[in-house]
Amino acid sequence: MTPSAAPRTTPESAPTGRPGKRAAIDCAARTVFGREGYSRASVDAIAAEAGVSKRTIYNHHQDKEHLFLAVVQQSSQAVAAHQEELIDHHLGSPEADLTAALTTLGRALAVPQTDFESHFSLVRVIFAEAPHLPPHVIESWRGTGPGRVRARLAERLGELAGAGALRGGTTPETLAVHFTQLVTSEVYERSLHGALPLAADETNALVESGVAAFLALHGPAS
Amino acid sequence: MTPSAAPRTTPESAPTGRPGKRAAIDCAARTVFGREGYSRASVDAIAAEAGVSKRTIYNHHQDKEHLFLAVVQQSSQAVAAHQEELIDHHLGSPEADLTAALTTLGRALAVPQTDFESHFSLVRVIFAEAPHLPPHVIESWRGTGPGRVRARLAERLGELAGAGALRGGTTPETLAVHFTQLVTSEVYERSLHGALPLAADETNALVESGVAAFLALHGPAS
DNA sequence: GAAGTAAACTACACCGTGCAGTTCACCTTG
DNA sequence: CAAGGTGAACTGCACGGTGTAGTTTACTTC
Repeated sequence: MTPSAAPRTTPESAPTGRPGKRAAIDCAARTVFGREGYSRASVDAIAAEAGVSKRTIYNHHQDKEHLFLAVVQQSSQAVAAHQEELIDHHLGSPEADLTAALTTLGRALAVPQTDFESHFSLVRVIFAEAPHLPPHVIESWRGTGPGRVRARLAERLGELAGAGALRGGTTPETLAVHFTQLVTSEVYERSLHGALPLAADETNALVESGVAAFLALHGPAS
Repeated sequence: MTPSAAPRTTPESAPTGRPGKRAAIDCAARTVFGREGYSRASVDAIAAEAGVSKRTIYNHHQDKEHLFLAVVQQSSQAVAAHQEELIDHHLGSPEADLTAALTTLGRALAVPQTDFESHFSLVRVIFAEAPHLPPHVIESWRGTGPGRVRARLAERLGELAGAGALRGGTTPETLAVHFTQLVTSEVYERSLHGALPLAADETNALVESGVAAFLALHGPAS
C-alpha cells in the first residue's frame, strides 16, 4: 500500500496489448480481490483466474498494488453508474405511486444485482483496506463512487419536493441522507455490507419499514 | 480461517501461566490485529507488542486463528458492555432535556473512547474478515455484541415512550433501529466505520441533525 | 520444576524478474 | 491478393529474495 506515485516509466497507461487480455486480467483481479481481500489474493491466483500468464499481468500493471488500485477505480465507477441509472429509472419521471417507487428503488439499491456482485465485494475490500490505502485513493473513490450517487439521489428527491410530492423545508441533501439511512443502511449493516446473505423477505421488510419512516418524515403534507 | 473445531488436546482452556502474560498477549493481539488486519498481523509482531516470547503465545493459544477468535470474543463483549453502560447512563433516569440526552448519547456512541479504540478497530476487522469467518462466530458475535446493545437501546427507548417522553405507536425495536440509523449510521459511513478520523464539528452536526430527525419522527406529541 | 525467553530452524507461500520459445496481428512484397 | 516476414505481446518456467507460521532447543527465572 501507499505507492509513491509511479516514479519510473511504467506500462501504466499503455493501451497496447492483445484485446481481451487486459479486460480478462482486470475482471479476474476484481473477482479474486473481492473474494479473498488484498493480502490473501495472490497474483498467481489472479493469473490463473484470468487464464493468463503471470508475466502478462506485470506487462499491464506495474505492481500488485497498482493493479488493485486500477481495479478499485473501475469498480467504483461501475457501481456508481449502475446506481445512478437505478435512481433515474425509478425517480426520473413523476410517479403516481411514490411509496412503490421508493420501495422498489430501495430494494434495488439494497440488494445488488448478481451481475455487479464482484464490484460490491470489492467495495467491501475498500472498507477493509481503508486504513492502509493512500488517502487520495479514498477521496477519489468517495468522489466518483458514493458521492456521485448521493448527489444524484439528492437531485431527484429535490425535484420531487419541488413538485410537491414531498414536503418542503429541508435541503435535497438532507432528503438523500435520510433516505439512505432509513431505507438501506440497516440492510447493509445486517448483511455486513453484503458479505452475508440476507433473507429476501427480511430485506423487503426492512426496506418497506424504512420507506414508511421516510415518508412519515418527509411525505406530502396531509 | 474456518478452523476444524480443535481436534487435539490444546492449551485452549488452561488458566495456567503467570498472571498478566495472558492478558498482555490478548491485549497485544487485539492491538495488532486491529491495526493490521488478520493476514498482515504476524505472530512475531504480536509477541513483540506483548513483550513476550512467541513460544508463550503458543502455550496459551493453539493457533493464530484461535488467538484471533478468542480476542474477537473478548472485544465484542467489551464493546457491548461499554455501550450498554452508555445507554443506561444517558437514558436510565428520566431526563429533563430529552434532546440533550439523545445528543450526548449519540455522540458517545458515534465516536468511541480512545480507551476502547483497539476494540473498535477489531470490529472493523471482523467486518473485513466476515466472509472468511466460520458462521457460528459471526452469529455469536452478533448475539453478544450489536444484538445486546440494540436490545438495551430498545428497552430504554421503550421506557421513554411509556413515560410519554416519546410518541407511542411503534415498537421499541423500531425506535432503536431508527435511532441508530438516523443518529449514528451516517457518522459510521462517513468515517468508514471509524477507520478515518472525522472532524469533531462534522460529527456533532451529523448527530444533532439525526436527533432532530428522530424526534420529528418519534418526539413527544406536540 | 513449571513457565518463560531467545534464537535458530523448517517448511512453505508469495512477489517480482529473467528469459527462451511461441503466437498473433499486421505489413511488406512479389 | 496471398505468401511470407516482422515485431510486439504472450507463455511457461525457474529463480532470488523475503516474510511468516509453527517447532525445537538450550537456557533462565520464579
